[in-house]
Amino acid sequence: MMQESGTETKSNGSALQNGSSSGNHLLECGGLREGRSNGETPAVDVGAADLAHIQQQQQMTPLIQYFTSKQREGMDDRAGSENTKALQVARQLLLQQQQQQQQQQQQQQQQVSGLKSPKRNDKQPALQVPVSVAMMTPQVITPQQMQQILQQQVLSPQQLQVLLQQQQALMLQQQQLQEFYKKQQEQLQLQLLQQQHAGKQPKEQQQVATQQLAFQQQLLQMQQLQQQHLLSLQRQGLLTIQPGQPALPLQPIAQGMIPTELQQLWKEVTSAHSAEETTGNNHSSLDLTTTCVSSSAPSKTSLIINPHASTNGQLSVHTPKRESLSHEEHPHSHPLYGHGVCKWPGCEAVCEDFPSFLKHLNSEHALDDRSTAQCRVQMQVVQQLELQLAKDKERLQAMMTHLHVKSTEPKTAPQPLNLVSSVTLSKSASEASPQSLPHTPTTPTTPITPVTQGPSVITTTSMHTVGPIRRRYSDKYNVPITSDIAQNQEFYKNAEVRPPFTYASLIRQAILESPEKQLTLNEIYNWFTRMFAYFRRNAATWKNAVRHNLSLHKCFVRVENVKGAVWTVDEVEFQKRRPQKISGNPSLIKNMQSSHSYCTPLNAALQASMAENSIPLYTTASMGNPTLGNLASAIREELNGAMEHTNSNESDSSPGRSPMQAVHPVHVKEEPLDPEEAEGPLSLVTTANHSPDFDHDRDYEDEPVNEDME
DNA sequence: CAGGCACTAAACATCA
DNA sequence: ATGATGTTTAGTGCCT
Repeated sequence: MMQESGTETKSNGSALQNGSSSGNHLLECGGLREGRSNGETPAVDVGAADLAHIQQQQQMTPLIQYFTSKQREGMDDRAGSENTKALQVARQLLLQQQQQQQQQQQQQQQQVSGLKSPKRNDKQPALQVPVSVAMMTPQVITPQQMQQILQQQVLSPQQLQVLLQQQQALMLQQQQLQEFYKKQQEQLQLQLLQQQHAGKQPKEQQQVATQQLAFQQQLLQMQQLQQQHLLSLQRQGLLTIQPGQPALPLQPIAQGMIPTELQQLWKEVTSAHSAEETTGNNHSSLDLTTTCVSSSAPSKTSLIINPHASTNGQLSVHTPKRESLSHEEHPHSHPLYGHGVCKWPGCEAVCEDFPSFLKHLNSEHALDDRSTAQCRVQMQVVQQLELQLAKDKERLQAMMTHLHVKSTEPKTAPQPLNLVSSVTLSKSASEASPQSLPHTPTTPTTPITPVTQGPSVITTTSMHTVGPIRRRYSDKYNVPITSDIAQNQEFYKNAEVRPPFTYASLIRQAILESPEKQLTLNEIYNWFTRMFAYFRRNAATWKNAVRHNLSLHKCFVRVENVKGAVWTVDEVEFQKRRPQKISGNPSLIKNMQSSHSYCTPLNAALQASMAENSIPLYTTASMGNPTLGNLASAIREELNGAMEHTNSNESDSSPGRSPMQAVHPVHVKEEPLDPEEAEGPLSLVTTANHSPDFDHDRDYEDEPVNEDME
C-alpha cells in the first residue's frame, strides 16, 4: 500500500531545508538554443548564430578570439547589446581575414613559393591548416566557465572531483589533438616543400586541400565534443551558459589559461618542429574522440536526453564518461605512455610495448630544441592550470565556508524555480524576487546564500542536516502551487527536497488534482509519496502532519463516501486564509518590486538561458538577482486572488478554475464552522479543472500591487 | 514583544 | 490486538 520506505520516526532536523535548487528537470530543451519554445533574445541569437558560423569556418583568429573573449567577459556583468557589437566587429574582422586568407591561398596555389617561412607572418600563415592556436588549447572549459561553476553552484566535492576529472581528461584529449594537428600541419608543409621541389603542384594541392578539410572536420568534431561535454555539464546543472553566449561551448577561445605568450610558444614549437615521419598512426589518439562524437552525434537533437531518465535528480545524464579518463590512470606507469602510444606532446608514435616506448622516448625526445620548447609549453599549460586550480580551490573553499556558515542559519527554504519550458520564463523570472529576499539583506552584488542552496540534486543529501523550516513561502501563494508542482514535478519526484508549500497547500493540491476532487486519506498519502521524494521518508511525521492539517483546517472537509470517508477542499475557506496573510507582508511585495526593477533589464536573457539550460537560480544567484520565477506570478496571483476574494467570493484567483464547479454535496464538518461560513454558496468544493494553469502564470501583467487589500 | 501561523510530536478516540 | 484514521493539545520557531 503505502510506501513507507523510510519510517524513521526521528525527523527533527531532517531534510527540511535542502532547498537546493537545481532543477534538473526540463531537459526537454534540446540543444543550446533549440530547446526554447520561442526565441526570447533574438539579438543574442543572432550573435550566437554568428558565433556558430565563425566556428564552422574554423577561422577564428586570435583577434576575433580576443573580441569574443571580451564579449564573454562582458557577459557577466553587462547586457548583451555590447557584446553583440563586439561580435559584429569581430565578425567583420573575420570576414576581412577570410578574404585575405582566401587571397593568400589563391596566391599560393598559383605560386607555391616562399614556403621556407610560411609562418613568418602570423596573421596569414601560408597554407596552414586554419586552426587557431587557441582552438587547440587544452581547454575544455574556459576558466570563466569554471568560475561560473564554482561561483554559482553548490557542488559537492565529489562532483567537483568528477568535473575536474572530466576536464582533465578532455584536456588531455585536446592536447593530443593539438599535437596531432600541429604535426599534420607541419607535415603538410613539408610535403608541400617536397612537392614544390618535385614540381607537381596541382594534384598535391588538391590533396592538401582535402586534408585541410578533413582536419577541419576533425576539429569540428573536437569542438562538438567539447560542446557536448559542456552540455552534459549543463544538464547536470554544473555549468551555466549565459544567454549572450549560447554558443559558448562553440568558442574555443583561449582565455586565461592560454594568453598570447602561450600562443607564441606554440608557434615557436611549430616552427622549431622539424618534420616527422608517418602520420598514419596518429588516429589512434583520435579514436576516442571520433567515436565519442559519433556516438553522441553532433546533431543537437540527439543530445536531448530522455526527460525521464534525466529528471532523476541524480542525473545520470549522458556525461559521456570518456574513456580518455583512463589516459591518466593507465596501468603503464609512465605518464608519457599510454594505449601503446607515445604521449609526448605532438608525438603519438605507436610503441608496441613499454621498452620500445622507452627506446622511442630516448631517441625521439632527447634533449633538443624541440623538446625543450614543448616542455616549456607544457610547463606553461600546467602552470596555468595550477594557477587556475588554486584560484578555484580557494574560491571553492570560500564558498564552502560561506555556505556552511549560512546553511546553519535558519534560512527559509528556497523554492525551485519554474524553468521548465516556461514561455514567459524570462519575463516572470526577471520579475521575480527570491522568496528569501525579505529575509536576506543582501545587496544585488552579493550572492544570495539561500539561493545557492537551491534544491540541487547535488546537495540534497548533504543538506539534510539543516534544521526544519517553518516557513513555506508558497503557502502564501497557494495558487501557483499548481504550476510549481507541475513544472517542477520531476524535480520533486526525484530530489529529496521538501516542497516549499505548507501541508495545507499540498493537501489541497492533492485533492484538487484528483478527478473527483476528493481523496481518501490514504490517497492523499499516496499523492505525497508519489509526487515528492521528500515524503518518502519520515512517513510517520508527515502523515501525522497531514492528518493534523486535515483536521485542523476548516478548508478541508470530510465527506462520507460509499467507499468510506474522503476529504475535499472548501475552496472558499481555503481562500479566506490568503488575504490576511499576504496583507501582512508588504515588505515582501516591495522587495519584489524593487528587485524587479533592477533585475529585469539585466536578466531577461539570462533567465531564458537558465531556462533552457535547466539551471535554475544559480546564475542569478551570483549576481544577487532573484530569479524565482514563479514567485512573482505567485504573488501576483495571490494578490489577484486576494482582491478577487474581497470583491466576491465567487471568483477564484485562478482562471483555470470554475468556482461554481461543485462536484458533490459537501457535508460540512461536524464542528460548527465560522459564522462567516454562512455567507456564501459556500460549502462548495471548488474544483480546479485540470488544465494546468501555466497560461495563467504567464498572462499576468505588471500591475501595481495593492497592498491594502484588507 | 505579542500574536498568528506552521510544523512536529504525541496522546487519545474510533473503527475495521 | 492492531493499524488506519481522525481529533486535539502542546511546544517550538518564524514572521509580521
